[in-house]
Amino acid sequence: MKADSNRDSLGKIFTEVSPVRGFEDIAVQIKEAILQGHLKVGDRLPNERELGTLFNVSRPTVREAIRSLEATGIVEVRRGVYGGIFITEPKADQVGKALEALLRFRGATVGELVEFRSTFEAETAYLAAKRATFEQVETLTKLANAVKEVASLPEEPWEKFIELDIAFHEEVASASQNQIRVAIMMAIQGVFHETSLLLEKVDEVAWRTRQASDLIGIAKAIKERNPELARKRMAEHVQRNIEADVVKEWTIPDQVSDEVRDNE
Amino acid sequence: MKADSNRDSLGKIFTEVSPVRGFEDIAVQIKEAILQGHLKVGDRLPNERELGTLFNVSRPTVREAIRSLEATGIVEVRRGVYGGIFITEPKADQVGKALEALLRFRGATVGELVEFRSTFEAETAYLAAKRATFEQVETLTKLANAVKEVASLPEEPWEKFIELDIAFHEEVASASQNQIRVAIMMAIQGVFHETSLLLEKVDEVAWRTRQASDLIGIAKAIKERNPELARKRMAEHVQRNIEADVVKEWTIPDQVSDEVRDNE
DNA sequence: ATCATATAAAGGTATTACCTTTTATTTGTA
DNA sequence: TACAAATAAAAGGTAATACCTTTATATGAT
Repeated sequence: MKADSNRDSLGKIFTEVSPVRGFEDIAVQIKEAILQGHLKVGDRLPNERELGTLFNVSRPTVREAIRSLEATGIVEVRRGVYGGIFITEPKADQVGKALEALLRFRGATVGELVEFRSTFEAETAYLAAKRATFEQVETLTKLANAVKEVASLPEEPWEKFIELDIAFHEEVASASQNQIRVAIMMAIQGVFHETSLLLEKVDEVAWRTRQASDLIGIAKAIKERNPELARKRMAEHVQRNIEADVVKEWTIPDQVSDEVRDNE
Repeated sequence: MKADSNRDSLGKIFTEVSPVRGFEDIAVQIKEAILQGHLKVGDRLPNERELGTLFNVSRPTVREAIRSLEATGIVEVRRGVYGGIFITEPKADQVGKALEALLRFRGATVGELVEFRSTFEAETAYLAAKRATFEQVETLTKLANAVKEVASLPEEPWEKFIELDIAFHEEVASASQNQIRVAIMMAIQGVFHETSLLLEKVDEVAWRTRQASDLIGIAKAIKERNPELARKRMAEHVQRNIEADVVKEWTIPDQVSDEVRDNE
């Protein structure tokens, strides 16, 4: 207790040690191990008791570290025999969650989201037209046609329609050959998916048909390697959601409801 | 607690409960409480022991829930008297973290990031020129001038320069009056901040001066309410980072992927 | 063969005790 | 009186241990 007196004299020599909690240290070490390539996606870590021995800490401490990694989407925990702690592939989902929380707090509106989306997707389509592989062009065409089919069937649930629509947009992002765009697109879709409930006209065949023909037009532009046209059409497509006043005045809702994970 | 031994006989009556772990349940409840407005930023939760009593679980379980929330950036934990668990303001930092992890694993390159940034920021500048408030225009001008000053002083640390640069770009996003853009900008800055270390020329006065005049030009375009010009200048500004080959060839440190361990 | 039961590995939770950090408050001395 | 040092108390951090629950596989009975 008294030795603190010479802290001043040593103050310049030693660097202040931040009080790192044990579980944090463990979490960091595991993260590093992943980034260094010592652990790769799908690998299973030793069980909690062994980890405790390895790091020389108690099991609760190990578990806290795991919880932390789990919340970040770095590992996944499965119970039962052949269960354990597995390294997971980071999902864009995580970005979406974080983004969503941020948006909520900052009071972003759907209007703002649509606005961003329109230019973002337009540019993405532009790049896709320039870089899409043959396979991607084909996939896009198929998806667009699938959307058209569903569109003409009023009895088809809107979920199916939305699902295909999302797939199409993500494929466009993929075709842009830019992983950042893919990530952001997925994140946005995550937020948007909730808001799809707000689309008033998703059940109207006329509206659906219009959307479908939009997608077909975009797919064609990409196929013809016409970037400018692809951009224009995509912009119009997304923009239509504003003009048509399809999106209700709406601030991001106060309920996430992502807990029901057993289903879907 | 629990221990209903007659569960077997009741098995057909009650609906299967999805195996929700206790700590998850708690985490969700706390999240909900926040979203419902029952808890707001800055509030302090009861201490761990009390929470245990409230939820009727043990302290370790409570702690796991807290770790989970902490990792998501929802709460913050402080030790000592007057310490405790506090609701935190969601930071864009979290989005950046998630984005960064995603980029790492998807093998995104800095080039891709710059590519996205160039169009994203250009459009943001376009909107800023249309919507910036008077105060924002003023702030932008001040920031640009500050950058110019620092630029001419070689002895100024590069951190200072970068810091001002970041502030400028975030102010532009802010002026676009779109919270989504602000969020994404902050996230990107987070990732970019790390990579700033890769800027080879940040110490060169010539390069710094060039950057500074770029910003001044952008600020002017916004002040003159010339969206097209603002977009053009911002695009050139960001693009310059590619052309000038300032960013070294650099793939986000991907795993070594030494596939020695074939299987087990 | 088919269905049911047992087994074992691994995570989930509960208890309890004690350590560490942190800051307000008290105490003591110049 | 004023400032510095010791103290106390609140709250999180860690340890140790026992037992419960989940679940894939194996085993056995019909």
